[in-house]
Amino acid sequence: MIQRLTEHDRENLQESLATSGQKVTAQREIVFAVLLAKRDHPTVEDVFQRARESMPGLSLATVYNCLETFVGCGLVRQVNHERESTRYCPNLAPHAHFRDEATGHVHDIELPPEIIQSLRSILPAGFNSETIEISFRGRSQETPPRSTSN
Amino acid sequence: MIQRLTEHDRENLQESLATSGQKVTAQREIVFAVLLAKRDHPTVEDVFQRARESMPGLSLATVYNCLETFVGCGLVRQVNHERESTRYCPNLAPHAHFRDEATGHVHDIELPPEIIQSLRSILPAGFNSETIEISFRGRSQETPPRSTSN
DNA sequence: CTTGCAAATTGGAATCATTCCAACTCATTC
DNA sequence: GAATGAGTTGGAATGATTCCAATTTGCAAG
Repeated sequence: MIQRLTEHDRENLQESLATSGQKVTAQREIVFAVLLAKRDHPTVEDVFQRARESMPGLSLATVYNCLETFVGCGLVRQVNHERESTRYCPNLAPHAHFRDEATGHVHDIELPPEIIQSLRSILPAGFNSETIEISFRGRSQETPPRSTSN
Repeated sequence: MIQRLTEHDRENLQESLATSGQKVTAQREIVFAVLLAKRDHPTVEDVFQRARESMPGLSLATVYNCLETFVGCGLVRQVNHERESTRYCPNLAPHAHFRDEATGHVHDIELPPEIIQSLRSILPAGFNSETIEISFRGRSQETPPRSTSN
């Protein structure tokens, strides 16, 4: 399952990396492509396995490095649930996460701006938040509404 | 710094444990007392250190066990931020957490019921959430408004 | 072209929180 | 006062992540 980036995605990658003074490498391309190909919030190990199909020599350390780099330049978000392995998600739109306890799957939940606003408003004076993370835990009745969700 | 539970707290402990068929032990009393004494969201290690002042023989494994037990019977909540050590909090009222990036301190933020409602309402049909976790990350200007907050 | 350099990659070792486990303690019941 | 079972203990095991020293790579300058 070889992954190739679209023009657009490759440019996005290139630019984001450039702004923090970093370059596109074969490894980064593949790791990024893996994230875009199946937006199921893979763990590092998942990404590693998938990326290896296209680049057998790729090392786990590099996957860690790439993902850290991407997070650093805002290309992807980290998703943590309890103390489980960190998962990665290339959806940059503001959204919450729903973790299905039955399957372990993580779904993105769109976050209306007014909710974000009202959340910000409950912070007492003097508290400045850069990030808000919202995660639901429970069961979803049906199979994921959109399997390749964002 | 020996900790002793108030009548009320001890009863609370006793009852909560009883409902899941468990007993009050010296270790559990102390661990619980430590949590109530300073509600600063201590890590297991923190609790371990503090509890040892009252009970030098206490083992780390037991602290893990006690805290797990408490979480299981709803006496305390776990608080996770990123992949840092799990912290524990005896505040049962619905609340969010604010993690000060400068100090590492965690503050409770009261959660108005209507916010919880509106959050629940953004879940698509078929998603049933038992738990919602909200965490802010940022900086708080001043020293904690209420240092022994809950 | 070569040379040199800095950034990136690599594999393996190290770390750290947490879990597991088998032995031991203790209170209670028969 | 022996048996039972929950709770405790210390140490070993686990698993995700980080660290590190040794290459490799991509380029830029000569």
